Order: sequence, then C-alpha cells, then structure tokens
Amino acid sequence: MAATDKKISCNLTEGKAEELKKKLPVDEEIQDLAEFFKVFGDPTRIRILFLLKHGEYCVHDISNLVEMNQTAVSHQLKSLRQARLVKYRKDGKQVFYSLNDSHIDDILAIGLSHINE
Amino acid sequence: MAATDKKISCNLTEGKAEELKKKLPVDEEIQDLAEFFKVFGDPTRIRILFLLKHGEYCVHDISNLVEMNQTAVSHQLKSLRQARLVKYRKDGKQVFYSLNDSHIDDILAIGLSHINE
DNA sequence: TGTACATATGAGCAGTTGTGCATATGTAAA
DNA sequence: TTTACATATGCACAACTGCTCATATGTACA
Repeated sequence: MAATDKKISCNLTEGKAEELKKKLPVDEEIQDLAEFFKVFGDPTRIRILFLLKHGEYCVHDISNLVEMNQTAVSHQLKSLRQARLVKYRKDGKQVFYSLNDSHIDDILAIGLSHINE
Repeated sequence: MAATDKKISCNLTEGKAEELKKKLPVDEEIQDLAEFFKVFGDPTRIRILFLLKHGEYCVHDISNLVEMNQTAVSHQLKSLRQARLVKYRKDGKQVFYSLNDSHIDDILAIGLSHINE
C-alpha cells in the first residue's frame, strides 16, 4: 500500500486529503474573506449600509438616522471605509458617505433571504 | 414651519428622517442579519464551508483537512449548525456534515470577488 | 485671529469570541 | 461488560470588538 493510500481518518487517504487541500483557497485569501464578512457582522454597520442604499449622507445625518452618537458612527464608518464598502466625499466641513461596492446589495439580500427561510 | 420640516442635521428634516427610518429593516431583522454574517467572519468556519463544498465529511476528516484539533472543529460546527449553514447525518460512531444552504456558494463567491478587486 | 461646527482619533473598559483542556456522551466491537 | 473510538460540551483564558469619553484636526465664518 503506497504512502498516499494510507488511511488517515474516517474515509480519507493521505493522497485524497492532499488533493482536497489544494482545492481550498490559500490562507491569505481565507483570512481576507473572514475580515470582509466580519464587517457585516455588526448591527450598527448593517444599519448604516441599509441607510446608504438610499443615498449619500453626512456623518451627522447617519448618526441621527441610526440613533447612535457621532463618535460611534465615525468609528464604524472607518471600518466600512477600510473594507472598501463605502466611499466618501468632502464638502466644506461635512463628509458625505455612500456605498462603494455593487455587491453590497446582493450580500444583504442573500442574508435576508436566509434568515427569512 | 411645520414640526416635520424642522432641520435636525445637515440636510435632513424631521419628516424626511422619519420616512427614511421606516425604510430600514426592523431591529430584530438587523440583529439576525448581523448574527448570520458573523458566522462567516472566522477563518476556521470559512475553511470548513469551502471544504464542504466538495462533499460531506465526518468530524475527524474535517479536523484533519482544516488542520485544527477535533474540539475546536466541533465547536465551530456547532455555530454553523445553529446558523443553519450545515446539516449532519449520523452513521454509527461518525457524524457526517454537509452544506445546508444553497446561498452559501453565492455569498462566498461575492466575498471572493470583492477581495480580489 | 478667535469661535463654532463637523468629523476623526486614541485610550480605557466591558462584553464577546475562539481555542484548548478535561471530560461527558454515545456507539461498536471484543 | 469492558474497551476503544468518534463526537460533543463546559469551563477557563487570552485576544478581540464596539462603545464612550476626552480631545485632536480641519473648515468656515465673524
């Protein structure tokens, strides 16, 4: 019995295991994916994203609409910016935020359809 | 000037603000969505999901393939089960896990396309 | 320049999360 | 029934997260 045919667990030979592992995304990709989804894993950020589906808003507006204080909103907008989910435009004293990724709608929609099943 | 026309921040009247808030999902839905996406926000769980795209595997196999000890994998499988992302089938001493939601592929694909942009 | 406003940032803290250890439960074979 | 194996669970702990407070930065206007 060749080395790669050795059973290493329930139904897996070493050969099959190695083959399978090659089909998985590399570590860095996995890590980036997790970081990306983590951004969707907070109610405040989700609320902001749903809000921005309806247009661009300044920080003060966002803060009012999601009923969170300005500092908390600013922190979350930073996360969203770093994940490249929102973009911003400065106009005088104000900063207007809007969605930056066409996929956001899709992801939120899939999420909704899952939880409503 | 009517009460609902009062400017409450940058470009928002009270009336517009109330209208907008009605368009956002209710709190419970927002909360559930966040919980759902949180599950995708961990590298180990993402790895397990990618693995299960290729078939059903017992806990021992999964543990081998994602190179994590059995206990950690069991804990994560519990999260995935609770989020209804995986289902399981008992066969003797073993428990075989597989994907439970057709949307998983879609979500992972969108995530990948975002991080590779 | 000074003042007021809009937004961002850093530190601190409470709450949460992922992992590993020890162990429990469940099943099959001896 | 005893033993070995497969999986699950409770607890403890370190690491991380999101919020708040205080404050910094930046801009406009008097």
